[in-house]
Formats: sequence, C-alpha cells, structure tokens
Amino acid sequence: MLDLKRIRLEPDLVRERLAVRGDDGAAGQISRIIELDDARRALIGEGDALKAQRNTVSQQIGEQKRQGEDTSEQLAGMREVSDQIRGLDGRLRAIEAEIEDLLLRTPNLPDAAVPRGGEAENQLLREWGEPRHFDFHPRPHWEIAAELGLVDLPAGAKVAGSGFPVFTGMGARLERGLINWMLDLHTREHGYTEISPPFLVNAAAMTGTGQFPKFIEEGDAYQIEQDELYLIPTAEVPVTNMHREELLDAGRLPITYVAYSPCFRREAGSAGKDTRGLLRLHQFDKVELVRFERTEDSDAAHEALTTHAETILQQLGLPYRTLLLSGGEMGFSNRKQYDIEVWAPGVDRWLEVSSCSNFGDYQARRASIRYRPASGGKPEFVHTLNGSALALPRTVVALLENGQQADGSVRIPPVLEPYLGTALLTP
RNA sequence: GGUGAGGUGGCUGAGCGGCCGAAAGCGGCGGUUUGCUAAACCGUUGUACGGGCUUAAACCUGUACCCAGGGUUCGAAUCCCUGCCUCACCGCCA
Repeated sequence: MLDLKRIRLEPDLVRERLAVRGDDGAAGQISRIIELDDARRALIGEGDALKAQRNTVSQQIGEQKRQGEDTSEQLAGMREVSDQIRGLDGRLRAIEAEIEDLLLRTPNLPDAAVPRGGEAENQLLREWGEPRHFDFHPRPHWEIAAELGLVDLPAGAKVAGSGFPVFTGMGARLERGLINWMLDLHTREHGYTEISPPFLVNAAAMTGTGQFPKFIEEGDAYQIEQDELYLIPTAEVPVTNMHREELLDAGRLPITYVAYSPCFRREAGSAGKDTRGLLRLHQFDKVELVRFERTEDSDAAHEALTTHAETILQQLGLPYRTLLLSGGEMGFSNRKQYDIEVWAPGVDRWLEVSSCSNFGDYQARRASIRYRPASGGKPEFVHTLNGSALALPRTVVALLENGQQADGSVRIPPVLEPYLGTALLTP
C-alpha cells in the first residue's frame, strides 16, 4: 500500500502518478483519504492530551493512596476522563479502519518509465528468435495434443470441470520435465533457493501481496470457506508472505526464491475468452521467481529477473518478445511490469508466458517486510519482485506449435531430452 | 479431536497492579587498543503514530505497543474472558 504520509505531503504527485493507470476513481479516493487523515490527526491530538493527563493524575493517586489520603474526588474525575478516552478511541478506530480499507484498494504508483495509456501504449522492448517458416499449415496445439495423446480435456471436465486439464502419458511427463528443468536451471545457474510452498493460504497472505480485498470480491479466488483458506493464484503469495512481519538482516539480502506450484484462478470475468485448448485454465502449473531486495537494488534486480525468465525461452529456442506494460495494463500492486510473450504459430498469436514485476515497497508495506540497513540505521521496507519463469501451459502450447512437423510428430528442444528421454513426440 | 505448557524488543530470556519501554546476555552501531584480523574493554542501541523546531536531518516532546480482541481498575506486560498460534504428549491418519 501507499505511504499515508506521502499522500499527505505530496497529494498532487500521487494523483498524477495514479492517473497513468487511467483509473478515474483513484483521485477521489486520495482526497477522501486526506480528509480522513485530517480527522484522524485531530482525534489523536485530543486523545493523547487526555491520556497524558490520565497518566499524570493516576500516578498522583498512587502516591496519595500510599500516604493514606482521600482520593475519591480524583477517582471520579478520572473515571470521567477514561470514558472520554474510550469514546475518542472508538471514533479513531473507525476512521483508521476506513483509511486502511481505502489504502488497501489504492493501487501502486507506476514508475516514471511507465507509459500512460492502455494496450496500444505497451512498449516493445526487444524481440528474440525468428518465427519459423512452415511449408505446411501449422496446426493449433489442441489438435496436436489430442493426436499425440498428451492432454485429455474431456477427462478433466468430467472430474472437475472445464479449465482443469488432465495431462496424460508424455504430456504429463512434459509438464514434470519442464518443471524440473526450470527449477534446476534457476537454482543451478541463477542462484535461487528452491521453495515448495503451501498451495492454500490465509486471508492475511492474500492481502499482503495485494490480491485482497479486490481479487476476492471480484470472485477470482477459490476459497475453502470452512477453514477460511484460499487456493493460491500464484506461488508469489505464499513465498512472498514467508517473511511477512519480519525485520530482515541486511546481510541476508537479496533473498531469491524459486518455487513450483499449481495456480488456481476462477477467471470470473473472462467467460468466453481464450477458451480453446490450454490458453486459459482454472488450474495450471507455474515456476515462479521471487526476490527481496534493498531499495537501491530493485531496478537492477528487475532486469536480472526478467533475463532469467527469458533464458528459459532462449534455451527452448522459442521466439518471444518482451514488453514494458503501460499504466492501464499493469497489475494492481506493480510499480513496473514486463510481460514476455511467446510466439505460437498454430493459433497465430503472441501468448503471455511471463510477467516480471517490481513492486517497490508496495507489498512490503502491506505485509510489513523490512530490513535494517548495514549502517545500522532505521528499518526500511524491502522491495519485492517476482516473475513467472515460466507459466507451463502456454509454454507447452508454444513447444507443440513451434516444434510440430508435417508428419504430425513434435521435435523436443535438446535441453529437455534428458528430462523426457526422447527428442521426438510421436503418436 | 483430547490434555498440558507457553506466546515479552533484531535474537535468547527475566519480570511484584503504579518505581516497567521493560533486567541480563547475544547481535548491531560508535570508539579505545592493534602492523592487519581476531580478542578484550568503554559507550551506545526498540517500533509506530501525533505535536514542536527545521529546507531536511538531528533534536525536543506526547501517546501507544510485551500474540490479537474484549473486560476489570483512577492505573494492566502483570488480573479475568474469547480467539489465534507454537511446543509436548495421547488419539486418528497419508
């Protein structure tokens, strides 16, 4: 969340930054927060004065009692003061709750580099690889997958519903192989520590990373009502929240984690979009990178993280492009976001396979994750970052559609051969 | 699911209803010593939110915080209630 003090001191700057997102409600929200903050500070002043009085007088009463003096008059007066304090504290609590709620619903301020606008204003940063030239008409992945017996969508629909794919045979092995290979690469080559997190989390965790309150209200989270738990939409949630309410030693930073998890998304608002095949699912696998950084290191770490994600596609030989997202396209908690899109010739589209985000101190403020600078100064909020590296289904889509051959078989990139035991998928 | 013990600062760990923001140790920071490192010694060291002063910091000052939320009381880390969590043992179970 945003720093209340900053909103108070630089309201125009805050509004201006939020406007980059094209979110009309935000400016009014800021005004309301400032209004409430004024009321809050007045109440604190009033209450603190009474509390100071109570502390002094209570001490005097203690003295007097010890000396056997009559204190009934003071006691009556203090009872009155305590009642007033109770009343003020009640009003203060209500106002602070409202401020808190508004802050939790206010998105992060975009970085100065983020372009204003929507999808059309996304900036193409770089492209890698040459889209392959086919001397036959490339087929979409759902045809290839069905023919090779890699995915059984009807079976998934039978046991859970649409959007819950069943991977079968070499399809299942491809999933497992990709997960293992990505984890191996990030731990061995990029120095990340492997984490295997819970797949269900509590509301505090969902709030810490910014999914709540909006995500739940919009019906995007699967929830286990009985236990007040939620299925994770991404490993970012449990992994980032591992350090919630901690004061980290500066010497521990940066902390870099890689985690595999399934991801669960109700996708409530996206009925009818991308419904074919593996393009949009309620459950999918993902390998996620998460970093905790010193304030001054986060921009460089963001670039490094993005490179780590791109490495996966390069080693798979899949053409991709990297975009800097505009304010309107960026995620709620993001300060700056790069999306990586892989080329899928069968569906003739770029597919988002990774989002690499720098959250600045936004999540750290929500989750209270701080570190003490090496100089021994005041605790500061860490910067958190994360990125998919990568989301599996669309990577599989790209592998199948790019690797397909005229005879219906699919070539597997050499890096995956040790994991799959073959270089070629055949019917 | 049952029973018992317990949740105190960055960490470990004391704590009588007022003299407790809280002993002690560790760690951190500063210094002395040292050719360097280590060790030793001295000093210092919680956080948040207000107010004052200030360009800002420093500083001064008030309040709150000893798991969370209620309650008793003039006054709560300390007493009572509820919840959550941790640990141990038992039961059940992959």
